[in-house]
Amino acid sequence: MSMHRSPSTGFSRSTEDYLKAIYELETPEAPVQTSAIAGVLEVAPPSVTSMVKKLSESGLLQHLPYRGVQLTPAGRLAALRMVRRHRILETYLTSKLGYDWDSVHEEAERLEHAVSDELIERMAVALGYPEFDPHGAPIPTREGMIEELDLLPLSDMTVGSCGEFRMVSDRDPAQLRFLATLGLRPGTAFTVVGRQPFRGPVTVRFGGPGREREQIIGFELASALRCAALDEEVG
Amino acid sequence: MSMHRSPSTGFSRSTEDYLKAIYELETPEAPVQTSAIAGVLEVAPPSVTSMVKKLSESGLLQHLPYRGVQLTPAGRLAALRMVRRHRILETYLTSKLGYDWDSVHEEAERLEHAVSDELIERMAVALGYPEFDPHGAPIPTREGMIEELDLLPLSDMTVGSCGEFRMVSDRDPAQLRFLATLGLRPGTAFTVVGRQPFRGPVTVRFGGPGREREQIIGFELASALRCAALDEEVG
DNA sequence: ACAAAAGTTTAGACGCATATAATTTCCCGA
DNA sequence: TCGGGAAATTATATGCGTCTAAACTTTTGT
Repeated sequence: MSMHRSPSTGFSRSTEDYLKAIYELETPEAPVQTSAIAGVLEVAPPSVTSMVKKLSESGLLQHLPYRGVQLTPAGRLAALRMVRRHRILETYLTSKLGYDWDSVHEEAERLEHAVSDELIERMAVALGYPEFDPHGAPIPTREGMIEELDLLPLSDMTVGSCGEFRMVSDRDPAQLRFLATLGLRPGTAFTVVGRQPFRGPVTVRFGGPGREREQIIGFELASALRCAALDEEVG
Repeated sequence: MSMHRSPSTGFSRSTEDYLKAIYELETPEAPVQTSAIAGVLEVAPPSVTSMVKKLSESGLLQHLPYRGVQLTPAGRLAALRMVRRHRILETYLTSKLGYDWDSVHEEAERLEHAVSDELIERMAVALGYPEFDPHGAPIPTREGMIEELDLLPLSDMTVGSCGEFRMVSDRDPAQLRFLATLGLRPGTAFTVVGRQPFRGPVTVRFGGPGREREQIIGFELASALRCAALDEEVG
């Protein structure tokens, strides 16, 4: 008897974690490697192998031994339901309970396994069906549809181009706090005014009229900032 | 590595469940029996015995073999923190997210293991530090202080006496829905106008001026309604 | 006062998710 | 094409919380 299963999905907490991690590691190119999953979930590789075996037997993912795994449609749907929960929770905590954007990830990471679909939908209603979370990530619909954004890292943008900062990972609180001190939030428009080679820093100009300013951003941080390219500034 | 522990308390989900269950079963008279805990938690009696052994080794409760268990001060404090979480959650879900009072228990039962102390305090602030949950149960303070109410079952009140319905268990959704259809909610004042012997029904008069009415309430339900006795109606 | 009934504990096992150590497979460079 | 290194898998074990079956107390009824 017993065994703690999540409401709505009916999967164990671990299963939910694996599916979400695999979803977030997926690329169109290659299957997701065992070691990558182990890294994200902070478990040993053999633990991943054994969970992967179970999940593939449940039809949630396809295991190509020694190559990696891919989500099946069923697995991807389950993963997207977890992503929806996570992002709605982050949005709710930020908008309704005064959390800062750097502290919601951890709280949502725990709550996503405990909330019912009903609670998530009530939160979504209270928020007016938000489309993006506080970090700019799109929120999947209840049906598992997600808007695929075509964004590129700030570090890849050419000097002179204009763009808008749209999204950043929710996983690094220190990084998020730093962005907050810079005044960079999703929606901030900027112009790339400089960029050093060899993974060097990027310089951007941004800020509302009057308080416009230039900011130097290190390569690592610039790679983490996902941006939409806007039309070139007309010289 | 691993093992899912709750934030803030640092106890496992099961430990939290046991402590809360034992707290709610405690009486000044006798220790809490193994079978009572097994009943509430829906586990087999031997499972209780083995958990009880662990918890008493951790100093959370005292085990009197074949007699039962009692919470130690540390165990009671931990239990009261869970009770606080549960009741704040129920109040928040009802007040801020439109839940009915019959459906919050189940949701809170899961969430209480996942929320951080910070989230609970933010909810408490948003609610204005409520003193009672939607079912009339007092909410312990952060420090584990709880207001001991001196209430008696409606089934024990004498004919002719006046009282105020104050509290009912949150565990039976059907019972709660029925009370809602009767218009009986915590705070409702009434007069006992009749009572049958041999665990028979109780008749009460209640309702605001104009819509006052009499209602027959079966013994079982009447036993569940905790009431404060008011002064006798002056004849 | 004692035997049956009721309740509790011990004994032994399982499922889940994890771990470490040893083995196997894959891939790439010489 | 073959050997070495990186990665994955198998084999085996552990901790937690649960279970059933059997043995043991305590309570109860006559």
